[in-house]
Amino acid sequence: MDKSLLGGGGGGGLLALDGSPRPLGFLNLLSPAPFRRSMEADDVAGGGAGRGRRSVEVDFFSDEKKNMKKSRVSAGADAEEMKGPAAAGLAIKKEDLTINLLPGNNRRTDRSVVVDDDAASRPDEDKNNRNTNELAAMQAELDRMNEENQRLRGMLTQVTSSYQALQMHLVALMQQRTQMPPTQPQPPPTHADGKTKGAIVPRQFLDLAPSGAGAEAAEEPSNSSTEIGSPRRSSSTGNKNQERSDSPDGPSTAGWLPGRAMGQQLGAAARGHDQQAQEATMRKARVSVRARSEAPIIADGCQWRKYGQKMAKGNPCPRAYYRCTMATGCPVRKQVQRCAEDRSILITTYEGTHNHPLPPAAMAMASTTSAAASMLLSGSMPSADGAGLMSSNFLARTVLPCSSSMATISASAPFPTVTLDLTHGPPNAVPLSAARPPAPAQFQVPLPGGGAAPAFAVPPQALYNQSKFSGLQMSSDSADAAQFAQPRPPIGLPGPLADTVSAAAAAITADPNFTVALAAAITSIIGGQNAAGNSNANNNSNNNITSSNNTTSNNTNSETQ
DNA sequence: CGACTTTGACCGGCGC
DNA sequence: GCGCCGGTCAAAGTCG
Repeated sequence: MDKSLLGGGGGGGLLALDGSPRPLGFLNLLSPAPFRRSMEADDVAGGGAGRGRRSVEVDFFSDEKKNMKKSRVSAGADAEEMKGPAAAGLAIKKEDLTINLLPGNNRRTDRSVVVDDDAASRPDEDKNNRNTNELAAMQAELDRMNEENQRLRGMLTQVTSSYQALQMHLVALMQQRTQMPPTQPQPPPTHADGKTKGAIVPRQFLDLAPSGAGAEAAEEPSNSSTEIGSPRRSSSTGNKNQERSDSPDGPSTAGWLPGRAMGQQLGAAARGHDQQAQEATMRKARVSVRARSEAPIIADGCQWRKYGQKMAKGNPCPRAYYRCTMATGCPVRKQVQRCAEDRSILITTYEGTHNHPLPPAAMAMASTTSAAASMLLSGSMPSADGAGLMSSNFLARTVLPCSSSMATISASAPFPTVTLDLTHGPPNAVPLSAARPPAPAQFQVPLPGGGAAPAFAVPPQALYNQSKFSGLQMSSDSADAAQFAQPRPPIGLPGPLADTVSAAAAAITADPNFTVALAAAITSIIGGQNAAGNSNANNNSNNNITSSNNTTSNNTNSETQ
């Protein structure tokens, strides 16, 4: 494992001085330029045993780390004490500081120093003192600016969060309208296809949606989606390990276990088989990411341990099984396999929800997958009629508004799967329908801006918020989750990455809905609503920004491959 | 020595 | 009931 590739995406001034919001960490799965590859083998099966063994992988987040280094260098000596994100804006903000401060406080301080110390007789000391004071003043102002920067970041985060929340709520409401059981007196809506079928399976997942309103409601389904599902694994041998590893769960899974108990007891007794079926489907929901990569595994920021490998039928390439080892008992697993038709395509399938906070780098992928899963579970479960397709399309647009990729929702039994095809764009892109094994029902969902954006870029913030409201992300330990989830922006993005980020930011801000929501939110905040507006989780998050920024560089999100 | 990979065996689900 | 298949386990081996 090339540890230089990992180890925490550096934080950074979230808001550039030009005011352009920058996505915080992000997933660039298409653009080949930012990829840092360390090649030793070219097969999923490749690579021998050994922990420290260097293996081939694609690090989608290496640029953040490179960026962090770069930013630190650019921060200069004055900012040596500033860590991580603070350094991002230093190079620029110092200019302002010099202008604002030196003519004022600093000079006055200098004079007083001169008088007090009788510096006229000691010009060298005077000079040193003056420099020291200037330095101190600049430092103080830097701190102040940094605070302001973080405050602005918090505001932006909240605005984005609100926007996403509203969007998801709208989705939920629309689905409730379109898929209301026939017993409801509400008249069936007539869509373009004019069809409304009564037996709507997807509705059972709607309580994933934010209709539950509130963090608790959002977390509840998440718990059930993982641990309620986990016992269902008991039918297989896998549960033996599951039970073992779950039992010693630490505090991070405190909110996790009750959900499991509920799944085992209430689920069977009170809620009946409907609930069980729902839980089963939720657990088995998978998100498959197809990325063009020569590396045998993608570095998604999590730690994975390989626990098995099998030759899958119909594919000459072996399928490798990994489980998340970032926390004991984390139920998340992933399968990695090369596409049979095009071996340059790496198919990574994620299943489950992390029960622990994630490092920023991992947030990107986790958010992406959980958002896709939530899209799947919150109503785009394929149905026989066209409504399912409509729903999928709408949800895909909602969840991945900036994606230029294709989201494929597969109803192939036994697992509902969302496939994010990130191979779209490169010359040798393989159409999903051709590349994937035939699925009984498969909908290709062209996402907005398909092919227009230079590279695929999913703003993790947006996705995280999506996932947060969908309840698939950060199932428990909301405090820690909030802290870790608080996006830590790259300090300064290297060229290609910055371009992609800019493209993503442009894509976001180009959304008129976002603009309106942003304007409204900022207006309300400026109008004195700040305190009230931060009354939610962001209240803590803002406080956490500082600490998390300072600790970002210490993250040891090493990828073990 | 601990953490990790490898790999054959095992188990349950599913279709015939 | 049988066999296939996907998924997982766990002992053995590897590596730093």
